[in-house]
Amino acid sequence: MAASATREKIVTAADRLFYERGFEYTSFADVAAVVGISRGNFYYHFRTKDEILVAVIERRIKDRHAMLEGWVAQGKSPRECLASFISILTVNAAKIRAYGCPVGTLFSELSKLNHPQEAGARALFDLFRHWLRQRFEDMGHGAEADALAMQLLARSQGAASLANAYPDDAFLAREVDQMMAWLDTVADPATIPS
Amino acid sequence: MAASATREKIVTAADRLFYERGFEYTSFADVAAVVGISRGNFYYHFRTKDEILVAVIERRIKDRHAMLEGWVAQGKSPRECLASFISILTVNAAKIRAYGCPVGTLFSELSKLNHPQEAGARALFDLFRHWLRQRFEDMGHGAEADALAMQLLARSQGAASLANAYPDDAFLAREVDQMMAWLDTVADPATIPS
DNA sequence: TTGCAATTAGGACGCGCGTCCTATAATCTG
DNA sequence: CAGATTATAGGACGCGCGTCCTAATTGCAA
Repeated sequence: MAASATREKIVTAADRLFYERGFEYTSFADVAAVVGISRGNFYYHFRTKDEILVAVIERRIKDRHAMLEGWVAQGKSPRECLASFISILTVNAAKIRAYGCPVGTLFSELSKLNHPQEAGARALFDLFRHWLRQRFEDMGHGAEADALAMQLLARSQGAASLANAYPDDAFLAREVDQMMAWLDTVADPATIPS
Repeated sequence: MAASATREKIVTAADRLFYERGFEYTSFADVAAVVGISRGNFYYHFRTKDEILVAVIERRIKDRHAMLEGWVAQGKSPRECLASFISILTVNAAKIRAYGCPVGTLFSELSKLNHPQEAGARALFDLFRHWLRQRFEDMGHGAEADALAMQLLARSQGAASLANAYPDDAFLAREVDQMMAWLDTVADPATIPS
């Protein structure tokens, strides 16, 4: 098999396992077993565990970037974009209840480990932060756009954390509704005619 | 030295290390080194790592319970109690920026590990949740008291997560201000005369 | 088809972990 | 002071980890 294809399969499996079990608790052998290759072959593609982590973070950044920019490319308004962002909590509700937020839990773990790739995990946060800020700017919130982005980010992180602790159907839905209502209050009618 | 005193020192050290480095990443030897005892002695007091975890969770529950009920015993009003809760983020700002929330990060880690003591960590959340709910009930929010408690809990979790990712002085302060303002809007003037 | 590079397999290594054991030292009891 | 209990020390164990190596197999190019 082509090297790149095997690499992709490894990254896909590691991405899932790092999310479900955490980085430190996922071993080389675990990933290799899921992919169905030997550890020796694994070593041919990734020489250290950190290399896999870097690849997984890159993958996540690429995926999320495509998702976010896809909404913009579809012609969604800033407000619709923000609503789509909030809806992530609804779309991925089952996984979030089971494993938390892929961004937040990864950062939290790497932060505790004082891992060099903490910066990579922060870059994932940055991706969302900057994209959100841009939407708020496009809505006319020049000065406070970044603060609004942080506020929304914090709120989704909190909702994901509590949903993980209390896997209860109603809670996440309620938080989403409240965030949507909050979005109404910050939407500037002057720049959003509809 | 009396057995109970050594035990307490071990729990204190483990509590700190579990917070700063995480449970899985803290070894027996790490804790023993901090306390200044041998691993053999350690084993005399705690036979498994899980036993220490149980003791640490018990300690945290006891501490937090004393803090929360202390505010009530001091004669604080429900609203003042809630404000004190929010102020935890300010009082512990430095640690939160460095290590996140001790409750949330512990739960997140144990959840990923599928650790039996995930339930213990959830009990820590429950302590806050039920205490907060009681304050909201005392403020006259009978039906929606639990939802308000969850909302406030989620918001502090989110603020702690983002403060950890972006150790920036201003952000946490802003979130605290907003939570305090939110507290004003839910405070029922009918039952809170002042 | 032959030969070289790319890919895979699987075992070896050293280390740190949680756990367990036994011998010694300290403390308490009568 | 003698003896029993409590507390401490430190080493031994088996295991799984990340890492590394070498040999076999596959696939492509001349």
